Amino acid sequence: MTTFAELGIDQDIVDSLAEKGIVDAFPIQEQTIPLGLPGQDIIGQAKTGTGKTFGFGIPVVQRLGLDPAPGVKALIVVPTRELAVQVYEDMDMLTRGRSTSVVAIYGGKAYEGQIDQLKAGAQIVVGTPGRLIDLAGQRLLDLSNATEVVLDEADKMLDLGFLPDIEKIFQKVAPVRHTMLYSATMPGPIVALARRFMSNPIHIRASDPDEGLTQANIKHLVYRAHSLDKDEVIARILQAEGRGKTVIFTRTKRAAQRLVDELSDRGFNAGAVHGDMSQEARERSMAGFKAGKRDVLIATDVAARGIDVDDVTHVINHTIPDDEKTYLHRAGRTGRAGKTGIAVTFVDWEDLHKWALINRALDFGQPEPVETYSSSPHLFEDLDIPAGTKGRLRKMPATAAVPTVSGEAGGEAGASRPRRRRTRGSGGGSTDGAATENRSASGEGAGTHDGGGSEHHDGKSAPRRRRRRRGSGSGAGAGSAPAAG
DNA sequence: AAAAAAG
Repeated sequence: MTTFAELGIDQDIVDSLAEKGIVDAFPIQEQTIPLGLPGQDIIGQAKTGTGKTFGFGIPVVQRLGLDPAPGVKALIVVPTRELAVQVYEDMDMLTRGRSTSVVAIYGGKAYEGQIDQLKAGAQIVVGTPGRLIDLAGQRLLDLSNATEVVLDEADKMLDLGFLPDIEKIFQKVAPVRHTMLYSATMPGPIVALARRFMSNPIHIRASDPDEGLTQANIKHLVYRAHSLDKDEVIARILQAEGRGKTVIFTRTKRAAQRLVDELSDRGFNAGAVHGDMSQEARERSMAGFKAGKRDVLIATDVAARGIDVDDVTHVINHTIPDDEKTYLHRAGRTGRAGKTGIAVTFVDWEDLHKWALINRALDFGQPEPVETYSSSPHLFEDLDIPAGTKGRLRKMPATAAVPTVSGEAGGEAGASRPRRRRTRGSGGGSTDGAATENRSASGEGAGTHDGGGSEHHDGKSAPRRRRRRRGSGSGAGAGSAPAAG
């Protein structure tokens, strides 16, 4: 295996990486860094979680050199605010041994700090399109000297929704420049389109085309959700043996909010990220998940791409995504950096055609129709979740000595865990998406940091039941999608 | 059609 030190990278950058324990280069890094360093335009394609960020980040930093002149010389555009924060942090790490300064420019935040950093002479900008164009329009951001330009999640950035913004941005950056586009997914038409913004780009695919598109490190399990109480099954999956962190994707913001309420109510340590939350709440949620203060993240596709969190062992598609690209990116939140992961997908009856499409595109070769949860012993075997339990499942308390209550008498449960009013209904409640700040029973008593994971919920004993009205919006299974739009 | 991205 090639090390970063062997790729022609400046020593201080190699040192910054080494301090983080990063020594060996992934194939995409090995193949693109030596090309990016001398300024070759690159379309870089590699599977999720295999190091694309450094593939462009290292050449950008090194090519800026040690020139202390203030002003924006490099621009990295990303599709979501959280990804802007993450890539900013990576770039900040890479520049630690030198004076190059980095700033994150994205919406939902006060202008002031960002403007101050620009005025202070920031040289590398990582940002989302809206705020970039906003500040450029106000002459607070001068991109005319940006000679290093990167589109991360490039196919998304060149997608219809973003393309007009990206065109505007390309009009503002230096006409003679070094351009790099990276993504795990690069459909042919997008590659063709991308060439418009590049000069003689080389298209690097870090994996053998015969190998298929999916990550070998990820096990894919797909279940038909017809007449299935998805909340219940998800609650079981969350008790799988060896589960670390888990990301659950929903189709809509409302579904994400409902599910985080539901799972929090069941005692899981869950937070949410979606576009109806304040930016502050989004970032708090992400940070809490990354730090291990929460081990369940419920998200819309805002978190489908790029987000890199250690020790995500499970990805759950509460609703199947629309296309194979989104499927691939969502699943790719696990199985990163060589680790293994499990992706579980529930297919609602009305979404069977989506599964057919994804199955074909990704060449899963899984027999159709998809397996039915209730008749599939695989689910239990593969997921190692407590089987045979009935009723409303909630998280097993960390303390082993909790008696099993099998009736409807939930008195003692109410005593040990304060009842929480659901903050839904009126106004479309965007609280802070974290649903609850205090989940005392499972939280503080149990040792809050579930980072280590599974030793808490050792119990495979029957879950205990809690009395609670069903039906108020927390409907069962297949019907959990909001009434069609 | 949803979600994202400016406010």
